[in-house]
Amino acid sequence: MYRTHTCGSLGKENIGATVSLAGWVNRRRDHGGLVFIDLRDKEGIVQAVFNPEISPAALKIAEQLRSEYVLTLTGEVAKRPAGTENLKLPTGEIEVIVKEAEILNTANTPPFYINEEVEVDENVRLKYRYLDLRRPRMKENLQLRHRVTRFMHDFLDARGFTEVETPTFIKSTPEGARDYLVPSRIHPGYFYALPQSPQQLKQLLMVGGLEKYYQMARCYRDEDLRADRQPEHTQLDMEMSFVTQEDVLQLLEELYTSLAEAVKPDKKVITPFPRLTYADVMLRYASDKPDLRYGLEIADITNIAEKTEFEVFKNAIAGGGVVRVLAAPGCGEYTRHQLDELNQLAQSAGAKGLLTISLGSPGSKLSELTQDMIKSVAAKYLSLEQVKAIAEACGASTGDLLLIIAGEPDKICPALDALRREIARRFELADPDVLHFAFIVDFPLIVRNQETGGWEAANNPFTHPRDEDIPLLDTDPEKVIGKNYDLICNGLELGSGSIRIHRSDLQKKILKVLGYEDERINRLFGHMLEAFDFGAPPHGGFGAGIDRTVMVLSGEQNIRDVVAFPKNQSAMDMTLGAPSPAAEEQLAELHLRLLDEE
RNA sequence: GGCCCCGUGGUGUAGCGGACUAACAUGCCACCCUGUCACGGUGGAGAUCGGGGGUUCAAAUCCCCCCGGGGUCGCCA
Repeated sequence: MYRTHTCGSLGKENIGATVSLAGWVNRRRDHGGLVFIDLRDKEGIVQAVFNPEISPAALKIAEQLRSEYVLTLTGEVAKRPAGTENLKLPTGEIEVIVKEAEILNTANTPPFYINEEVEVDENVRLKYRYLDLRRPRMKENLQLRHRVTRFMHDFLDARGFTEVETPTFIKSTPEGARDYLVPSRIHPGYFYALPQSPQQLKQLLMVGGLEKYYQMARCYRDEDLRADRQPEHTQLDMEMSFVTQEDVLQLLEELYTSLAEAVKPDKKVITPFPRLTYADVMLRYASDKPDLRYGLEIADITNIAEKTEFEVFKNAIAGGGVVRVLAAPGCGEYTRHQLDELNQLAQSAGAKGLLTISLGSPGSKLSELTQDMIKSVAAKYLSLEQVKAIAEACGASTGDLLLIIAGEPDKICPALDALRREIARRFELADPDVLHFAFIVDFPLIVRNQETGGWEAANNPFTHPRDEDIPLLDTDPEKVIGKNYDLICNGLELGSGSIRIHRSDLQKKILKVLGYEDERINRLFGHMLEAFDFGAPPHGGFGAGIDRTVMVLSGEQNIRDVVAFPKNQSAMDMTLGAPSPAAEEQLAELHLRLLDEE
């Protein structure tokens, strides 16, 4: 037996007891005759004292110890001498007087600090991930992640959900992201695809009468990585029969509020979760996943702009564009250089330009604004009344800076979004202690594909259209609203779901609108349509990203910090060194040959 | 593929044309030290400044190319 107790669990109640501990040397303080070792295990740290008067043999061991050596020791828990307590340590009132010690393993000097919170080059962290995991930050993130999934399991179990595993070698489906493919050895030239989500399988589970299904499902997408995107991520995948959209949203709200309460009781959760329509958030926040912890709402001023003498506005509007404004509070006295920075940000996000209007210095009311307080390259084209109207539209007052962008909504929203987030960042408007969840609803079901010009599913081809919009499928597919919904929090999309189509006639109709020929429909979706014809119940569900959920709960800005062994931006595993070349024999077995690439 | 940022002892930073034989902190090694807890003291080792080319009398510093990393756009139903 290596140990009777854990380091972090010792306290005053153990005084007098003889205990055995095992762990890592967090720090050594060698006073010559007397040596202190901070011994660390998963539960915490305790001070071990090596005293030559107690055990000369143990002291000999202590002298050999270095950081991260693995050690087991036996000794007596003692109250620390008066005046030597360490209030910074939970175990700081006691110490272990060591009688015996044994080095279980030595350790090379770590490439970075394990006992200090210092930013370290991420390459180094990832290469030595197992050392990074010893640090408190990563340890806490992984433990939080465990508590999150544990809570979800319990929550859904208590509500009658059945966990079902679905295969990870499945069939490639059209649309969506690029698939990861697995070559078949048994069937030359054939491939499995790793699931982007268990979408079809969970729908078939509903046809199978499971009624309430969930799974912690690993999902794979071969697309470029981002701060919140990994090629594989875990999703709380769930599906229910005989539910409406409202039923699903209710369940999710209950799940997430109780989850936050359980794992992060200090965080403030805004309830009930706002339900915002897609059209509404795109107008007010220029994003389908706005951070709602701060206002900074955008206003449409097309009707004001079209009456001005400013050619840029007139031309944009004539070309079918709109004009929108965002107020940057207290930025009215920005310098030329600062204005240039914002302009550059807007342009790099796709705007043709950014018109700024400075509303002077703060202190007076908007009604007292005068022409000479206004500074803008377009000042001479705008009347005082027009500037006031624009300021009023976005809730600005004197001392603020108006940020105005004109153009097609699709083009200017990314720029407005970038500006809004930049202003929030500069003034630290996002309260780190708030979790501002919201549901985004009423998404368009079908959108125009920019490249092909044809229709494509905005979400997935299985989303049920809003009932009253079904007739529009024949006339105005673009106007059809789907029964799908996103859950967002603090600027992250945590997941999405929908009520699915459960009748083959409607499913076929949608697929035809999306441009699928009968032959392709049968080949690609025949199994679904056939299943629907055997009495598929109405059903719907959700996929909630676990990684992002842990990100938002921990406050981490990067998904890699909530994953034990993540891929870097080049999709490489720096710990194992994956991907790696395959041997000729392996390729031959799989009936593969590599192309010579330049 | 585009754009932006970064690359200096093990780690984190400073230096941004000449006084750099590259500084500081920490870590590491040796010795000293019996109440420390980021222990303390003394001494020491450790970087050809991501790589290559160029400009210059002189380059860590300026320019070009490449490599690596990060962020972002495209992409991600």
